[in-house]
Amino acid sequence: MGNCQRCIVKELSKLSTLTSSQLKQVSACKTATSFKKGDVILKEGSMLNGVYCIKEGKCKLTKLGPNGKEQIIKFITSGDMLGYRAVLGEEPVSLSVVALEDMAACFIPKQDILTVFHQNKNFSKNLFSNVCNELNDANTIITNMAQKTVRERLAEALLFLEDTFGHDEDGFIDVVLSREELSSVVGTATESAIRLLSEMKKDRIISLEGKRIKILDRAVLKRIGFGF
Amino acid sequence: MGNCQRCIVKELSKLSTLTSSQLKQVSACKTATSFKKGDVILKEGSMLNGVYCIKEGKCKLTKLGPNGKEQIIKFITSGDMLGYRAVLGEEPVSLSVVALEDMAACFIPKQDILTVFHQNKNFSKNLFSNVCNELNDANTIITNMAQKTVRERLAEALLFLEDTFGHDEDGFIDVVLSREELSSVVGTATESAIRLLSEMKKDRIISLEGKRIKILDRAVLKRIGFGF
DNA sequence: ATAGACGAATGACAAATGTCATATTTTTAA
DNA sequence: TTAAAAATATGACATTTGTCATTCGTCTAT
Repeated sequence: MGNCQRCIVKELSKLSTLTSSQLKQVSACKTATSFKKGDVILKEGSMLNGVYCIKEGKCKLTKLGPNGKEQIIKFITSGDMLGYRAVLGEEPVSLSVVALEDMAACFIPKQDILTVFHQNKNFSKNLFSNVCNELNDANTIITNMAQKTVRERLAEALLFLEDTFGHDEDGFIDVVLSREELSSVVGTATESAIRLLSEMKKDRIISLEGKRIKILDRAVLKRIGFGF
Repeated sequence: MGNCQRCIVKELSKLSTLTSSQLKQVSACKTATSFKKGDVILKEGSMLNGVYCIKEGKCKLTKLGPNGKEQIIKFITSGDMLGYRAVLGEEPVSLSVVALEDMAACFIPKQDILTVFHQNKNFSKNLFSNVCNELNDANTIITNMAQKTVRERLAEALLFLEDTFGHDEDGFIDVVLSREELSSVVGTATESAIRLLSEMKKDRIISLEGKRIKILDRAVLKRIGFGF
């Protein structure tokens, strides 16, 4: 089994405030887990008795919409911690988490993470500011959803995805999303997203190869998405 | 000058975890302030050296959109605390706050609220869970913005406003918003909101009298807004 | 290898929404 | 009080976006 001192300190930039002995403690009680692409790691509404630290892989955080349609709220990758809000607040999980590819994670039981939370002020402070940042992000998304067109949001989403996941060796955005998932990020009908992608392809702003998307003209995309 | 023991305990349901002596301490250093309708209490991006506790009045929390258009994110009334995220995180204020009517508030300097925050675990815990709730609300709004039609969101907004502010003696929703503000809540063009209001009036779902809105048929409105 | 299933793409169309112009009403300020 | 300004309301229209139907392509399981 791995060692948190190496893993967490190296990877959890924002959550790397544990002391050496705390790390050892957490390391001792964690359980390494893996998930396959498509696995539901957390389910909206369920209770949780520990948190997950993501070592490897990408996942989407989703919320069920009014008509049972999933809304993608956020993406998570290596270094992030999942489920701490539910554990600390003793509340049901607020978002489902689904693996977008095979993943490696560590499960840390509730008791142990709570202990660290109460012992280490920096750790709790970090979690607090993490939630605050998420809230700021969410407010920005609300504003964009309310005020931008689908086309603008799609352009922004593509830039965001590239920014978040980088590109593979061929220059394609390094995350595989179905058109349906992409349209859920943007907040539009699947056909609309497809149509706009085709247009952008025709205009040589992006190129498409199966599900993979490559940004060809970043400047134009920025102009569409941000107006400059 | 007022007394926090009476004011906070009575009004700040969620923030009423201070001990008697802490209340006295806070009480001693607070400053009573008042705002006129339209006053900007906090400005997005500015720094803050203390928090406000709202004693009386309603305000809107807004964010500047991509084209300089204001987006209403949230409303606040008596009992809520403003600015604590900025103060605790030592960050710029993330949302502007504007008085919707004349208001009474208390200003508590940074130092003093920080002291309480560090002394009183329940207080800090409450603030944490408050941010978590706001985040959950925000995620719900994102989902609705992405998946509901303008008509559905308007219906929902009217029910929300009545739920939040109650009604006056004549049965009208007890908050005065311009059509522009209402459309900002809904996330649509002002004309669209006006048109839909007119339709709902024609269908006898609501009645309009100047800016004031009365819900006539709650059941239909719920069906429109929530699908049942 | 092939049928079946699923996702992607596209056309055709309808519906929703935004924009602009203008009239009407209300509010504000001199 | 009255003129000007602002907000509300409405019509006309363009554009965006969603829905449904269909085709095409790819993946998968047998």
